[in-house]
Amino acid sequence: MPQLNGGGGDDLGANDEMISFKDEGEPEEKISENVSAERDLDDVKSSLVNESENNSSSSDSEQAERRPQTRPDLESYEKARDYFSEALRRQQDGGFFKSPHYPGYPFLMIPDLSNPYISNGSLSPSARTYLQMKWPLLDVPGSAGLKDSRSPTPGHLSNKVPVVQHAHHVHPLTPLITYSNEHFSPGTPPSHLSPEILDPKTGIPRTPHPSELSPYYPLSPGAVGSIAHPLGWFMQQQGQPMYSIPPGGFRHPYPALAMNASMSSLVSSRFSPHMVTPPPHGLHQTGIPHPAIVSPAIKQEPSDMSPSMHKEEDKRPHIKKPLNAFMLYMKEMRAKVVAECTLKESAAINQILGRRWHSLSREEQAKYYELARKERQLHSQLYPGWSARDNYGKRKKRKRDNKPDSKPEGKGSRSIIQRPRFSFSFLADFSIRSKKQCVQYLPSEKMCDSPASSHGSMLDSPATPSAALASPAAPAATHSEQAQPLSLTTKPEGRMHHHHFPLPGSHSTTPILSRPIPFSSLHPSMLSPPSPFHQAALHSHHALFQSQPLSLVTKQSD
DNA sequence: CCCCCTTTGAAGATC
DNA sequence: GATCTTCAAAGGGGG
Repeated sequence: MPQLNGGGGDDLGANDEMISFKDEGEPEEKISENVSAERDLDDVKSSLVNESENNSSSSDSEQAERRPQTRPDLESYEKARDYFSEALRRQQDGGFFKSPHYPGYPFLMIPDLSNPYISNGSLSPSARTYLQMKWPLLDVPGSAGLKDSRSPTPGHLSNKVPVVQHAHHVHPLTPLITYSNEHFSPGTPPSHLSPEILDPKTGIPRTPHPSELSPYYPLSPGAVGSIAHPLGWFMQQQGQPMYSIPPGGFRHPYPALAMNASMSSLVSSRFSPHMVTPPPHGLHQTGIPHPAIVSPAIKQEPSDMSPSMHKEEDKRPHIKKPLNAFMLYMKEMRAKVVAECTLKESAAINQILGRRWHSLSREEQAKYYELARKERQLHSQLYPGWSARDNYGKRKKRKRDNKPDSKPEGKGSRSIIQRPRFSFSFLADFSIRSKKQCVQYLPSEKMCDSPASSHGSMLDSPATPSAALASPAAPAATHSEQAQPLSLTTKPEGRMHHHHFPLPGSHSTTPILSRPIPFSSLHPSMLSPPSPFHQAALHSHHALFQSQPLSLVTKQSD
């Protein structure tokens, strides 16, 4: 196939990426181990989240209902999807703290209901039809038990999975799917798409080989059944009918439940009509806007474009960037985290997610990297001419780099961050001048984010060949390469105060770096007082791989 | 109402 | 080639 990366799936690079997130066994970890601290945090959290705890009884359900309803269809739909995923995960995992297996993804493979890349929320009538599907099953029995005992409202956890009631018109899975072979580019059918992708007879788009498509999107009939499923790892891990739906739970066999030939056929029969329909501009063939497409309504900054440009812009749908591995992870896990904690602020949640991300094993991360890679591939096929630059300036002004004062960090404004005005700043009590402000949220995380989960995964952490395989191998020589985790090793460089390992040249893939130190042995939480060695290891390890925390550290001066 | 915050990663832009 | 910047998601908070 005309792939850029040959789809080897080897360009992922979770290698250096995964680092044990914690640095120098600081307070953060300690806090997590400290029960009393936990309580304090809990208090903080309560205040933070206010009613959540108090209204625990309603919070869960509230979340479920509130969210979906508070936003436009699409968005609510997406949220619902998250919940749905979570619910599923729970159902299948039977445990919260299991390492995330990416459970939600299989759902992604639903025939396109809507496009994940779309955000304008404009659903076509046909789309709405599908969206009406309900999700009865999520209230998984047994899910109740999986919750961590510390959960404020264990009993509600299962309910949390509001999924079920997400917006009436919005299908929960919608966003996950699609990208089908819609060709959004006006007048420019994805030349990349191989002929096989389209059904010669019907002209209906067929799903390309699994290796080419993002798991998020529908796979062609039989593709999954006869070919090694791209998410085979996932399927195998589940080892059980994760899709098994409670009898009577579903009225329709949900496609995602069993992405197999039968399902596909079902899908095609059900959805074909729409698929064949010539997609309106910017709309998916299903009539649903492609997920990556956002309504032109998006504010256009009166930047410096000529009127003509504006025109063009206006008529051109906004194609969103493909999600990266972390974003995919976030989407999947956010609901869970939110459910676990009472925190609602995304900023806080994201911090937790960031930590969790780092706590993932290589394999686990690799899954997401792989997914992201496919995502990008598919995206590039769907929107051959699209460039990330196209979206520049569409987000209004991005928070400008931090003030001049913290110039030293220089590198990416991203890390510098943390301005005082952050709403959670009051939490500073816990980490005044703390190296990492994120510590502020750790408490909650610890509470919700069972370290066990991360630890567990870390323990398993790889070092095994399989892991290596799973991990992104040498990336193709494209700039995506830089994105590879390995390349990340260079990032921290600037911020590092010192490191014990030689920095890998951007090109040198020092094994040491790719497989730093067993996380299990490094994870701070596992070392009460980190031994000098561990500290050193952690430090260097962290320094080498972690940009965020480090930057935060340096930022402390602020 | 809009932007910020927060996270990591990808990719374009700049030096 | 190394850095820097922007944008992806998300949703509460603040101006």
